Amino acid sequence: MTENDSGTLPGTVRVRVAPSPTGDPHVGTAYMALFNLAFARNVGGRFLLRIEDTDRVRFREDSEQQLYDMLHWLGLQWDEGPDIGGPCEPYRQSERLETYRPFVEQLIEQDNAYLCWCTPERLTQMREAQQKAKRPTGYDRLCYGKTAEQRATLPGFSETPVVRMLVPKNAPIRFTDLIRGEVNAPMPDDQVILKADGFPTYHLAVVVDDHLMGITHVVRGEEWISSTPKHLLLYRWLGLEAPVFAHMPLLRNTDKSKISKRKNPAARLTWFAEQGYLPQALVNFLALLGYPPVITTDDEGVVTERELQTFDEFAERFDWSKVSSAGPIFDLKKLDWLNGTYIRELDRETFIDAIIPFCVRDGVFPEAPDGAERDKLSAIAELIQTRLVLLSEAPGYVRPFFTAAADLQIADDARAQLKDGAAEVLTTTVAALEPVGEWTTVNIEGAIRAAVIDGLELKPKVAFTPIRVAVSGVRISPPLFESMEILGKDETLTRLASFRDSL
RNA sequence: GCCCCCGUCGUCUAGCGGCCCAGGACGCCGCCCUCUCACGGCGGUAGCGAGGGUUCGAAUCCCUUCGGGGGUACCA
Repeated sequence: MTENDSGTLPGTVRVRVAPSPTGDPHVGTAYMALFNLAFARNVGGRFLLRIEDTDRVRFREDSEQQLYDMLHWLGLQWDEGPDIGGPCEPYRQSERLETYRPFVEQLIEQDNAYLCWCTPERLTQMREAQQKAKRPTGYDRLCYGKTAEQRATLPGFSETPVVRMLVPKNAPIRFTDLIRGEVNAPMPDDQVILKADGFPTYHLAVVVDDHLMGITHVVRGEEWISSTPKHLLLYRWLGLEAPVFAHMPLLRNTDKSKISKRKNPAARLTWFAEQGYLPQALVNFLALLGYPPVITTDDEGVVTERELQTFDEFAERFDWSKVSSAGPIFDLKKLDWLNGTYIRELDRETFIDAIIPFCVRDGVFPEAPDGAERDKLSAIAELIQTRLVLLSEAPGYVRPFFTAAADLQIADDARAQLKDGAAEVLTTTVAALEPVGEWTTVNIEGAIRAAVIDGLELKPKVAFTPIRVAVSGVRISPPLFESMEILGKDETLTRLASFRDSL
């Protein structure tokens, strides 16, 4: 095998995700990365990351690093990219300006592109007039075939020109899409390919870079369908073979509009980490959007469907024909369920390490505990692991265990629901607990049941509620007797007595 | 306005002419377990947008219509 001029082996599948560093990393980027990567892994291809920073107005300095962090967090590793290099460097479009220039010159020479000096104001007026006349909007070619001197005598002239495509009447608008089959895309107008600031627009840069980087399959969002004819034209003019296209469905807000950071906090990737979602849960969830669950048929012909899957399983069974063309609504309900499920699957130590940052963030303790404190946290962890949907809920459960009796807050709603006999229950409980020698869950429960359930003849629910409030400060808590064991005899008795005195 | 894409339970989906008076999952509701809340177990609710065709037979094919979305930038 011989290598081509982009340093890649012919025939090898190469895909990429190409985000714009314009702010917080977008969940849509992770979605695209996931499907690109799954496909690449499925066929033994390469997955590249390219930064498309041609928009200098919306550019954000820290965006690129955040993107790396979030994709790493999700475990979606690329094979080539700006940070790790590769045979097609550089992978940042702002560093490739010299690369695009000869392509632009070639297009102008071939009369496929031309200079345009129209001001934004003139273009806006033109479009408004076209719309008013119920005509399709598009550049009117005022500048085509003119020199700067000739054009300068006309209205709406600006000194620095842009370069536009000269789109012919017979431009190709049909193409085959891996997900949608034959697609009839709209006829493009004379799209700008080189901006006044010398940067290429997306359309030129994407075609040039995809070619130079040996991209074989362009997997991107549905929003690009209508620009695909522009890209097809550029490939044709430049004498390049066009890649295969796969236009993914768009993730939607609850109101069905394209998912946006403004309408949906979950459009920001960092939000998931802050909320305490596990990366494997998010990946699993994303893989379920626009794609069926794992469906297997056993020897008997019995069909079972499974929603839970790892990335490797997803990649293993990946198939374009199964990708849906309808845009799924990004509804967190199923993600919450997945997250709780994955939390329960964590082994104890991993779970503890996962909740510590959230406890520290919320000030439950100043830093990661060790020694006896960690052992205590471990005992608490055992009680709360099945109770969390989000890791960020952990501090609420953990805090009462690390708070001194004097500082324990009793929630208003917990206090309000108490019945009249609460004080008597507490007094009786204290008396029953004082003689308990070995402070274990079994002994604690035995002593309390004998005294309060049998002695006072109360129903468990009625009897245990005031005790729970005294010990935890809340009406809903981890298991009561286990909690008392963790707190220790002295602390437990102090809390019971102190709460009784406050009634 | 113009162009394009899409349309099965509330949500994610299976279905690719008979196996479907439509299956699974989440959610929701009920019951069980139970010291609260979870977990777990069991059961239930709910859908082929509408109208025409084609066919012995349509969720599946065709047309129309309605609905939703995207594009229409010197943003990606």
